[in-house]
Amino acid sequence: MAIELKGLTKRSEDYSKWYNELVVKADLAEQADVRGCMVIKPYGYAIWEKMQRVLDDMFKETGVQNAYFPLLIPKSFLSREAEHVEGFAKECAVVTHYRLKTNETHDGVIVDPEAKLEEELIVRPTSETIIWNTYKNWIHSYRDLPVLCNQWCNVMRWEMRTRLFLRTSEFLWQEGHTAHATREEAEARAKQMLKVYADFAERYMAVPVVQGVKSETERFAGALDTYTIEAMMQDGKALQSGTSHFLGQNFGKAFDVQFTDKDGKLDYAWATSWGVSTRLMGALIMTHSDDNGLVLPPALAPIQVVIVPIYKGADQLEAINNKIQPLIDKFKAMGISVKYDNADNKRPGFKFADYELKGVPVRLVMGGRDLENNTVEVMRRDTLEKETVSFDGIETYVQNLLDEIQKNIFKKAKDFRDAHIYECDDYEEFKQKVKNGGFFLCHWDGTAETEAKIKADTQATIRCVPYMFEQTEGVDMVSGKPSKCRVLIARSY
RNA sequence: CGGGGUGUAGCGCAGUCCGGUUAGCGCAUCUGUUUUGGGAACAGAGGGUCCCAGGUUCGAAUCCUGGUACCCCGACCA
Repeated sequence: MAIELKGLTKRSEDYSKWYNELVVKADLAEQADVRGCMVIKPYGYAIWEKMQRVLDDMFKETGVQNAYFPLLIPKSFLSREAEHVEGFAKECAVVTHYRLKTNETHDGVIVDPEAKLEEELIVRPTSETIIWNTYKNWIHSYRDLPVLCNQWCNVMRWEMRTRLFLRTSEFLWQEGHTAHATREEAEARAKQMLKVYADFAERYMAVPVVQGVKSETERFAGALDTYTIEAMMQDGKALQSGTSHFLGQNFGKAFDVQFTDKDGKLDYAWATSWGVSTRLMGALIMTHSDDNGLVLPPALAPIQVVIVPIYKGADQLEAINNKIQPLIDKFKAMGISVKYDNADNKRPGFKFADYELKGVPVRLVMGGRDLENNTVEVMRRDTLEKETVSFDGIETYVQNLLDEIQKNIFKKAKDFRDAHIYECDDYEEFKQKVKNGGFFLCHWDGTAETEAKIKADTQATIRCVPYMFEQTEGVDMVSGKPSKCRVLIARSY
């Protein structure tokens, strides 16, 4: 059928299918031929690159420097921290040999059994162990502290079931690892980096997030505290979008990172780690997109403005080209990324649909009518509203419109989220409502048993103890025991 | 690891039950002409180890045996 490449499954019909189609059709990524892995296509990668650039600057403003540590981790490193290995052991890829050889029939290769490694190497699922093994050599005195490193890299977690951007066997991320002389300093750093993530999500991605701290069961393996930002997708499910961990002295002790403090006493270094991944791409897609495709925030869109000419014959095309060229130069001088698509192998209607699918925030159209009237048609992606405006001063108009779109999609996402946050004190009511998505603020007695019961009954989990709401004491809706505060409960990705 | 399903052109599929001309359709691709204010039309062309191995048969995409890969639903997870 000709419909095959047209249109998109409606969001409301099948959210998962819609998401998958969107990722593929908008040219962001596709399933790789390798199990559970993903190919990020140039358009998708351009968005990721822009995210990286902004985040990197934000990190550097807090004193963090980039570094790089090895991909392969000796197996013994992972066993140093008991909780940590328990958390990751089930999903590690293991390197056992270092050589191949041709098989007996000379039509393929086999693993050379002679080339077995004495100690297996683990493809990093996260780098705490190898980094703290290195920090042992870097840190001897309080004068060596703090150490503030970040690395941009790939990691591998052998997940059973994968989804483009949200969960893939290999993913790209940044992981920051800091070492400090005091508990207070490390805790402050963990909170500070969460704040950076929240700022980034809200100001650049236009994704509103709930900041909070994880319950013990949801904590990172080996952490004393895990701070998180949780975003709400359009199906009402939560997406954990970034985490920052206060690791205490667990890794300092496991890797024997000791330093001499001001008083000449030996102490173990205090640690934090924090990361965001290409999962943020999933958050971006699922927060703003609609039935026509992607909606990108202007702050991260690789193409902010697309210009499409409509013409009859070569003469008219040339007239439009001449009219548009100075505008392109103006946009470039203003730092606005613009694409002029005058390719003649696609018709205007196709281009309109295609750039909408790809989420380009603003589209300008110039045709014969506009040439005559000195006007241009402006379409904004977030509302799909069209307007014909004067060509004179269009660059300022567009710049204001980009700002307006950035604000508008954030407001839209925030209004949606706030409309789906419920306070709930009745477990039966909760069980009914939570199926349809949304964030639930409920009293919790603080026990893992209650948490497990909620998960078993509803598949929903405690996302965090949120910071942003005023807290009062109350009664746990499941156990009836006293509760110090409300926690955020939701079904999640 | 438990339950279900699928492997046929770049992609999506029909054909398999009931074996039989040269394996077919849509999309995409290429060529040509006309088109261009919301996903163009017509004409023509190219493209296949029918997942792999073995078996049954005059004859296998189709039946049998074994293998393998991937997808979906659970458990796990950023």
